[in-house]
Amino acid sequence: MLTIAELQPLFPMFEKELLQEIAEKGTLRNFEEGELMMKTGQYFRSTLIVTKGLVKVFREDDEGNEFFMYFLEPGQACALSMICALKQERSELTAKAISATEAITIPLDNMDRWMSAYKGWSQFVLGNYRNRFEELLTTIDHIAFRNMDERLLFYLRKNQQSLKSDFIPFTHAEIAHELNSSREVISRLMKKLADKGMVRVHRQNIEIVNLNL
Amino acid sequence: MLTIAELQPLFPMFEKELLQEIAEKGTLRNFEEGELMMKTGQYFRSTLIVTKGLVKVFREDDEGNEFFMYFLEPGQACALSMICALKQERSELTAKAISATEAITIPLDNMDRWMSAYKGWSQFVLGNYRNRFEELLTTIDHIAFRNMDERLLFYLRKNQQSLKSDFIPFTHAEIAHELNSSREVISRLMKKLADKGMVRVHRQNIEIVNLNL
DNA sequence: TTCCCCCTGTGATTATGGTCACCGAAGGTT
DNA sequence: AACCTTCGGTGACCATAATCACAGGGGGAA
Repeated sequence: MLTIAELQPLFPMFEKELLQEIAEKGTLRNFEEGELMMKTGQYFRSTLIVTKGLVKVFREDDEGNEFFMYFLEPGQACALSMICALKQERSELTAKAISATEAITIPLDNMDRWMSAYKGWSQFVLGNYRNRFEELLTTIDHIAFRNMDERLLFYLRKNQQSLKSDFIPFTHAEIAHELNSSREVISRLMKKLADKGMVRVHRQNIEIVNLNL
Repeated sequence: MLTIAELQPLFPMFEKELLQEIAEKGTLRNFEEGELMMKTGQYFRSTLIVTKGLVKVFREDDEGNEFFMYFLEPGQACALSMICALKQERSELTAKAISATEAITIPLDNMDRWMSAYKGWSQFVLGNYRNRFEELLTTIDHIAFRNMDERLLFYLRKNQQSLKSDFIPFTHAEIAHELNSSREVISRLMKKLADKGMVRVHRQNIEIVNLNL
């Protein structure tokens, strides 16, 4: 059950009436670690706002290649879900819960009214858009202008920050997949980083020592 | 001077009062062919909505590399300018008028109020966001998953469509720059396309014959 | 006409990263 | 203990595209 007291700290900029409406009309949904929250091609019937846990968002192509784009942390919404919901279009992204995740789903018929009724809501939506947009721009910078070694470093930093942990619990093969590269390449680059003392390579995970050497 | 009669056909979904406000508070600005409308690092004091002409939007990195992302056509707004304006932040994009272009500038202090006052406006803003977002996703697809030859084809199609012309008035070097590649590569790929009968290569421009062979 | 700059074409070389083949080690299962 | 699967390490090779070097042609300027 949703209470205003719980929502308040996550969304301090929301009006009291808005929090009230969210509590009434939103539904809590739980996703297990590793569960897919959204799949390419799926239609939305509601908007998703993450309240607990951590989500990774990917772009996928037709041949099963995938590509890590950004994290969604508590307090953030899937920008696409908001607008797809409005237009009843299909998802172009895949979202995966990487830890146990809790999210509020909000039926889309409220969105329109909230946009004009609550300044807090329209700022939230626009702010989310802006942030996702900027992350996409950063992603483009990396794949357009940077080599794999720099991209791997960036990936490790991002994960360290969002996971709030110096242990990145993914295999070389998984990391390779998320960067649209291959295991061998990641393995070699990882060794270079280990030689510089930036990471320690373990089985099933990477330990980050210091990425700024 | 702005009149409602002129604005109406470009923005059929806007309320009469909104059109009235745009006519009162917006200012027309003209840009010559080739003029930079927006530069990385610049601050916005207003939102730009293109009314005539054609604009190319690029991403730039620190070393002067640039990267074509999408076109802005009449009736479209620079998504970033809208939100940067709101937050008083700086541009992360470069926009160049590629033909004589006319745009309405709207002082940013109206935006907030319009978002809640006019459904037409908030839908316009969100719709623009959505479209730019999708174009960015397409861009990411191409640089992440496709080779230069496919990217060149896509580039030619896009330009043909937006320029509404079978003559793409750019040199190989310019195209290379926009795709973050090099002249020689484009030159060779262009020759391949010519061999297949898809294009004819001229000095200073490319003639598109049929890109679907 | 001559000169020169810009645009294009092309071969040779190089670098980055993807692919293939294979190995060995960790760790769970029977 | 024997086996198997998964993960990581590594050398050889290949493909794509970036870089280098240089040649030739068009077209404007003097």
